[in-house]
Amino acid sequence: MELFLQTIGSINDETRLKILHFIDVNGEVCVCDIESSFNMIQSRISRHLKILKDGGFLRVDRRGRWAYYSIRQPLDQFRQSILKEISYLGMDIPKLKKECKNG
Amino acid sequence: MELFLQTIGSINDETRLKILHFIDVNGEVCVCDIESSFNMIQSRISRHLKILKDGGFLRVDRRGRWAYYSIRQPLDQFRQSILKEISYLGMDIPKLKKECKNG
DNA sequence: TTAACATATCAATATATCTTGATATGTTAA
DNA sequence: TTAACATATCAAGATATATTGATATGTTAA
Repeated sequence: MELFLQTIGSINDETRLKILHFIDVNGEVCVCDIESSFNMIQSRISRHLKILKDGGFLRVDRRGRWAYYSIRQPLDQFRQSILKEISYLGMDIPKLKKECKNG
Repeated sequence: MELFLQTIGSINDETRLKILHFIDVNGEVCVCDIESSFNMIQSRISRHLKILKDGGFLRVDRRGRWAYYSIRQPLDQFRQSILKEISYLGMDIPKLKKECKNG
């Protein structure tokens, strides 16, 4: 039950729903891409990404000084059904901006 | 998105998960049955039932002085997949007690 | 090694949610 | 109509979660 509540809790927030859908749509992105696309401070983004990762939705791949987040593969049926439901919401998400200083 | 968050929020609580699964297992029950089975005060049960109903999982049928709660039928695919996932958790739920004063 | 950058975590405050006891509403039986 | 019961809602305090700015950690390039 602990893990279930962690999974549910991770998508019980508007900001995280948008970030999750953003990654679902755009594929692998680094933290600073999300930061500039969403125009939110880094610590806020980083915290939400950690919660989504702990909720089982995201995986992280560190390459050099960047951390790249993407939808975890393979994804179990339950989380897949959640992603599908989220995609039906037609949420407004920002366009992907690639503005990392050394990107 | 509002409705999605309401749905998710309604299952983001251990007490509600147990009540929902309890109703899923036992079928239609009245509030006082849940009250005595869970040994929780009435206002707490009533509040959680309202949240689960507003989350789209339960329906209520008032007959006389009793309110009977059951799983909403028909239930959409997404909520069905949630109920299924909850059933996999193997949660400990109390035995159904029927102790309403005039039951 | 040092400077610059990307990311994570901490501590404080703000905000939302849960629990409880009290009270209100509505139904039934006498 | 009154008493007893079932249920819903309110207000207050307790608990959990979100946001922010500051700081820490780790990588790369010079």
